[in-house]
Amino acid sequence: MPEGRTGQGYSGESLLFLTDEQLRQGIEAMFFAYRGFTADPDRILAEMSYGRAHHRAIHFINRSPGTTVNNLLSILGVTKQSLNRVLRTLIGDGLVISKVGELDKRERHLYLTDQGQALEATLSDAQRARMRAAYKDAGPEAVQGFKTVLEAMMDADMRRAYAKLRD
Amino acid sequence: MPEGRTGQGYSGESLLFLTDEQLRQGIEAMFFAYRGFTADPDRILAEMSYGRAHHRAIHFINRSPGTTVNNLLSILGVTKQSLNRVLRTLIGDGLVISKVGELDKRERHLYLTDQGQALEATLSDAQRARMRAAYKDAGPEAVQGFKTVLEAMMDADMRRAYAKLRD
DNA sequence: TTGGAATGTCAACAACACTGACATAAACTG
DNA sequence: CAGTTTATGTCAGTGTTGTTGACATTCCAA
Repeated sequence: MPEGRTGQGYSGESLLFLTDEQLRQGIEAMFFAYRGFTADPDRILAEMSYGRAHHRAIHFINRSPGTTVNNLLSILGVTKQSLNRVLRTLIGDGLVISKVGELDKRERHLYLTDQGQALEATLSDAQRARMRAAYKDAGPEAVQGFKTVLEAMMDADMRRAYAKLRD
Repeated sequence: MPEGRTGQGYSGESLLFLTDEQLRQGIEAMFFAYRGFTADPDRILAEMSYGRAHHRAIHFINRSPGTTVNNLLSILGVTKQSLNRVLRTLIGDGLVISKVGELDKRERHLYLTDQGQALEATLSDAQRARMRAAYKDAGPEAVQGFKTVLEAMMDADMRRAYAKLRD
């Protein structure tokens, strides 16, 4: 951590961390870290002509089996056309199954097949391995701070979706 | 690999924060937070038919005026053809100028024009405002942890690029 | 000086986001 | 029951951003 407010008199952490320079560093850290965050799954997905969109769908279907298309839509924050293209290929390839709702037959409930779960595990393992290494490097207190800042960076609706997933 | 260590007794933070569930929460936090992170600039860029790639180029040219295409390439981690398309439009629109290198005439050194700097400021202001709010919410210790984890999440070459920018 | 390496440009293509329009079926409302 | 809303899926078109391939220019070293 270089300068901060060097030479201007140190007023304690409560102010120091809000300089534009500090903010810019945070921005660049997010940019690079997100590349690292997606690098491993991206490599795996590229080999099977899937993309990040497929990964996201698979992740959240695994997370909430039986979720509806609409629900998934609001979590992913994409258009239904975009999601539909992805789901169509996943269903066609036998990774996801779509069941007509029993209560409401308009709804489609989404589940991973065994094959889908296998891919999910492969992708998750790669991503978790990196996350675990980063957590281990950084230590528990840093991890707590990491999560706190990330949550503060979300929009209200994302924060709601994020919280909901932890029920 | 679902649960991790759930229900096996609490052994203190030193172990607890590495459960699969904790890692998954971190993964999802990154996903949502990155959406928030890019949301404000994306909104501005959409109005002028630019995208995130333009933003990134502008950001790093502003950060290191006179940088070469090759240098920018290694920071952004895309192909030169991809970057070139973006640079072409930015140069065509008068936001960036490209000067042939004096020592090595193969190189092109990139600079923002006044107009380019104006857009950079607009985009940065939006992004910094969100960052500042998040930092303020989370507090200084959290910010320190945030940066530590992000850096640990990068690949070695990204970490090098990130460190270089802070010289 | 000649051949290879480095740097950058142009063209074509694929992935994935978007909008808009429309179809279908089921649920809800009066 | 008729009309409206909701949930989903599809088709067509467009834009950004990534890719590979081919090529021009410049530098440098044998």
